[in-house]
Amino acid sequence: MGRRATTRRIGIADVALKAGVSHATVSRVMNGNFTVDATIAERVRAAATELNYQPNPVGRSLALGKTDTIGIVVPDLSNPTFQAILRGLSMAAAQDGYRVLIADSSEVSSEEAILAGEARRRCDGLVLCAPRMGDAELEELAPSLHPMVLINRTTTHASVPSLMVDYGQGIQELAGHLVGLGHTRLAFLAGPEGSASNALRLAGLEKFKAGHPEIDLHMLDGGSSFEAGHESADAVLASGATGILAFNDLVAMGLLSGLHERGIRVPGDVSITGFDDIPFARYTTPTLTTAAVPITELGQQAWHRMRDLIRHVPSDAANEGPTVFQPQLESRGSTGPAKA
Amino acid sequence: MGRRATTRRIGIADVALKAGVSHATVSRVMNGNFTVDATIAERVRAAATELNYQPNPVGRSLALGKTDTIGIVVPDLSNPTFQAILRGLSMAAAQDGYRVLIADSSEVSSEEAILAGEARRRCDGLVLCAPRMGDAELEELAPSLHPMVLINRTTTHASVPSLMVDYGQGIQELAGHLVGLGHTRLAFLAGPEGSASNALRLAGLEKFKAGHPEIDLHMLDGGSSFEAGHESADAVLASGATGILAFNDLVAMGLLSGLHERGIRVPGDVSITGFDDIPFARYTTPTLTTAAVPITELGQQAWHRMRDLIRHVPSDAANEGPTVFQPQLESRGSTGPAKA
DNA sequence: ACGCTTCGAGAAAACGCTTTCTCATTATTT
DNA sequence: AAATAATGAGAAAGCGTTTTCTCGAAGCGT
Repeated sequence: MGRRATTRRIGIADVALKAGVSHATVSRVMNGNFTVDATIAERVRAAATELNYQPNPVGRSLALGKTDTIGIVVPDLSNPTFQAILRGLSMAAAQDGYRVLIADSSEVSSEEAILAGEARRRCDGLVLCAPRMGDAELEELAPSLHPMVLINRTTTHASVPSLMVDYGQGIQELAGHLVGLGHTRLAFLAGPEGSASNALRLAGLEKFKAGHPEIDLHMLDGGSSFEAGHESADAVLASGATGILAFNDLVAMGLLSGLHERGIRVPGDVSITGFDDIPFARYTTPTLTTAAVPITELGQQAWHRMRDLIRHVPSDAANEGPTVFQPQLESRGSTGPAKA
Repeated sequence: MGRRATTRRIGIADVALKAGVSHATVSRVMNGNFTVDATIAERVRAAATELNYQPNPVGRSLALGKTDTIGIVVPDLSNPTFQAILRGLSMAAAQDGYRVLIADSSEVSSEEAILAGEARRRCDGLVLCAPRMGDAELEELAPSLHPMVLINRTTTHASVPSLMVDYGQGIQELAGHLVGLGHTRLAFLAGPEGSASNALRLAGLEKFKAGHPEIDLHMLDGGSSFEAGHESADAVLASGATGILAFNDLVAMGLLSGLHERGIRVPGDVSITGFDDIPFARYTTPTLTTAAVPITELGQQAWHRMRDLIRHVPSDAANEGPTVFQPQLESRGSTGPAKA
């Protein structure tokens, strides 16, 4: 059993001894149970503050069967999108006295399942951002992870709320925006292979192509990072496209920088759009046209769904189907009329 | 006691029953204790996998007196600096099988102490970023938080490692860089009042002034955010300074954007420096001259110090005094020769 | 074949708390 | 004043593990 050494933290027994009552009574007082006589309660409180007693959360968790902690699995903590989700989640959860435990899967899809399980066992619930996990695996894992909230994924299990961003719609709006400016040769700088949100964008673009047969749309391999955007500058130029749809803001910024180095003018020569509207998007030069996703709010929503799950609130609103966030077009400086 | 309802998670007792042994034996097998007969061990393992048994971490924590989790208190999760520390910490800790619990004090100094205590009790150790907490309070709190690692703070307690960034040195280098470019009228866009790292910068600048009496150095109120930098554009112009030392990269970027809007050329008219070298610093236009702080590495180091504390390694290296990280001048595009 | 050690596994205590059960007091009713 | 109800606090049973204690059953030497 536990570590025997050192000076042992002060526990409920010490307080009980000092106040001349039983542990049970101390517990009752600490938890605001009013069946304790006022004078005794006071004596206990005095002893507690004097000894600076703080209940051990682990013991408490074991007895109560809850940890007041939720876990979140993210694929990459260096990505501003997940940072924002984490922040929204953490702040909202803190409001209700919950803490958050983080697990970064480092974009390794095989880690996602393991981390999710581990985090879930330590917590009262799990928020899962697992863009790489296979559908089948997710489907199979879901029940064992309940209560769980999914971000940008769905399952058939009705008890698993999903928060989705309509990337398909957003990318179509961006493409439409470019076409509206007279661009006829577009290129999409794709995200990571097998990323669920990338697939949504691709689907959106297919739809767009169907509706705009006159538009020339190139598909370029990319990634999700700054560096990816930076490195694809040459490929973008080679494509001859004048309107570039970057996978996200990060990629767009990298591209912006790469083109700047090559003396290409944005939006004079080429127009660029991002996706997400990360905080930096409005401070690049030129400022970045993008599809704004209320991402911090999404994190916050994730907590609210989780809270309802934990409290067994009968999922008032969106019971069936995921909650969908519609990206909003933010027209800024990086897009302009196509060259005549 | 615990929630009685539902289908109860499967525990060690179920495995014991199924394998026809005692819980003790199951525990032994699960923990690789070789005093168990091989055939029995195999039977237990079979039962465990068949039932998909996963030990309850809370029970485990209680018995073992450790949680395999460390906490981190940050003042603002939306600040890239703390995001990077968190990331470095989390990744490094994960390598050793530890998780991290986050607590965001939202820049409220009174919250810092409370959150720190709560987080610490749930975890095996605490990494504390508390730029606002008073020295006296920190000093008093420190022992009760052990094992703890401090970021950008120190205490007199020898058992509390500190990781410090030498902001004083860094800001002097930046100032020297500007002076070397011919600037004689500088301005410092200060950070939040009462921020410890801001105080270090101020001290550095005092030293700088002493060594360069010919230089005119304005002090301007600022903040630590993008917006703060953006809003101080007018104040900067009014100061007449041509070399601006922004509190950090965020502020510098905000200022860059504010000046851009006013048609001021950087570095043609005004030179700007940041601090931290956040990832975006190399992708602004112009790219940002800054003092690079190996911030992710700092998070990583924080874990290593913590690990030594937890394992009772006799603090091999830097026993006395804090570990100091020297910022490195990154000369980029936002600084140039002063106008003739 | 008997006593000695070694091995292996079950019983039980411990970790620190919450909560049910139980029973002694005191207050209320007839 | 006796019977009954209400109150308040201690004893003890969990929560799910790990680990010490203990003891029966082998293994071994003489």
